[in-house]
Parts: sequence; structure tokens; C-alpha cells
Amino acid sequence: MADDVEQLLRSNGVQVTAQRIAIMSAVSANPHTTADELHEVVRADIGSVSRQAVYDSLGLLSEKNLIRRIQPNGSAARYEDRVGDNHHHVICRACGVTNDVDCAVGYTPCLTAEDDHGFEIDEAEVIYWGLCPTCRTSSPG
Amino acid sequence: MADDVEQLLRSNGVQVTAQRIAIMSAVSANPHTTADELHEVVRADIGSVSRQAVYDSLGLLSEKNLIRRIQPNGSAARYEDRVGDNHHHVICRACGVTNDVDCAVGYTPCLTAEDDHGFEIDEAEVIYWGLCPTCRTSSPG
DNA sequence: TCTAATTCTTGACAATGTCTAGAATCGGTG
DNA sequence: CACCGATTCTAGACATTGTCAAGAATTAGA
Repeated sequence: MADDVEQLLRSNGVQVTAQRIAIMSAVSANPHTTADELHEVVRADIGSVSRQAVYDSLGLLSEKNLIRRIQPNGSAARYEDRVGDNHHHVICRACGVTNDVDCAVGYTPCLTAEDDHGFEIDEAEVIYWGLCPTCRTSSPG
Repeated sequence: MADDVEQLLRSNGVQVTAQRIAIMSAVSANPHTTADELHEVVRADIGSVSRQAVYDSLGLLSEKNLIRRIQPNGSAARYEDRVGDNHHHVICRACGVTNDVDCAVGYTPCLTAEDDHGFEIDEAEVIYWGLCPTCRTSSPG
């Protein structure tokens, strides 16, 4: 499993370190997790890691497109390892739980905007807001 | 103009104050502006206002759906007065300029996700990322 | 093993946003 | 207009998230 991650890092020209393997593994095992939470997960895994190493690695890995960074309104940035398929997210306003969703209208349709203002668009970030099933039932109204 | 805003506030059960009118006007006149920038705009308008009043009012007004709050990746929150039509945004990765766009596939299509996980979705927040015309030409490659 | 380059650690710093207590303002009533 | 209760604003401290910089440790390659 760690070998897998190591391969992935090497093939993308990223130097392999224990911290990075642990961070990649933590992102894989905990999708939609904040940097702070990942920091704790990694620390629990390899004993000790600096906050800076976590931020640095997350930045580098998302730069290399090995992980994806999403930043919901009013929340800290979250990371996930599912990249390359341009899927979207649905987030509960009440409890903050996050799930992956695929777009309704086919394959990456939202990359085509009605009027793109001459922009060269390379990514569409879509977040659906609402209430998750649990919060719907627990707080009816 | 200020009368208009005053009416709007009253009809939404929001107490009318000079600060709030100035803040609403500032948001209308400066779409996609950060709280900090709005703070300065309002201060230039009515002479003095606390940072807290700006945050508080922006929070209340977006709560009442009189303004809309968007929070792009890696940037401070931005506010706009165009509400109710569920339009989206295109942001330049290089210079950060933000424009409104309507969705490609019709009327609020993205409110229907492929698999909504049982969520009760009430809003779709869409951000297109890319390069604006100016940055495309000024930094080719 | 040895060396150069990269990465990690540690601590300080900056930006954004929240909380609290007291002063000022608003809206309703006489 | 004056009064009163409720709301809002001000001022300052605080929490969270993220960045910068210098030196120590680790990695990759020979």
C-alpha cells in the first residue's frame, strides 16, 4: 500500500519521504478532511510530523494533481485523493458532512459556461448545499 | 437609492441603520468584493464603521438572502447583491478577477445531482477556474 | 559512504473571522 | 419631543487557518 504511494510519488517527480507517504495515505483513508485533522491522523500514524510539513505536502501534492483541494464556504480547506474525474460535492449545512457526487448532465458539462467572458476555463468546482438525511430527520421544519 | 435599500431591509425584518444601508450600497456598487475592502468602502462613505459591524451585517444580510456570499479557494470571502437566480462565477487563477456567468445547460440545472445521497439540496455553488483574457495574453505559454 | 539538493522542524508572523462587554442608536409609545 | 427596552455598534482580545524563514535532518545518486 505504501509501495503504491511511493511509486505514484516517484513517477510524478516528487521526492519520497515518510511524511509524504503518510500524508497521501491519510488523505486516501479520510476523504474530505481538513489539513488540521490530517495533521493529527499523520501524527497518529508515524508518531510525529510538523504542521508545516503537512501544509507543504498538501500544497505540493495538489499542485502535482495527486490530490484535490476543495474549500467550502466558511470551512477550512479539505483534501481528497479522487482526482481526474471532475466530480462534485454535496455538503450538509447542519453537520458539515461531505459526499462525492457526479454531475447530473453527463461528463464534465459544467466546464462549458454560457458566457465564459473570454476566460480559458480549466476546472469547474461545484458544491451542492443542503441537509443530509440524518439532519433532515433530526431537525424537521 | 438609499430609500430603496431601507425598504428592502424593513420588509425583511432587518433593523435599519446607517451602517447597514452603506454596506448594502457598497455591496451593490462593488460586486465580488471582500469584507475588508467593503470595510474601506463603507468607511469612505459614512466616515467611520467598525470591522465588526461590517462582518455582522454581511452575515445577517446573507442570512436573510439579501446578499450572497462566495468563498473561492485560497481567497477571502466575497459578497454580491445578485441573489435568487443561482448564477455562477468564473475566477482568474492569475489575477483573481471575478465575473458572473449563467449556467450552460439551462435554468439551475446543477441543483439536480446524479446521486444526491438523500440530501435535500437548496443551492449549487459553481466556480469556474481559468485565465482571464488579459492574463492569457500577458503570460502566454 | 559521501555529497549536494531537497525536505522537515521550529518559531514567528499575517490574514480572516469570532466573541464579549459596554456605549450608542433605533423603534414604539405617550 | 421624551422615555424605555431591545437591538446594534464600537473596541479590543482572541481563535483559526495558512505562510515565511533559518537551520537541522533526510533523500537520491555516485
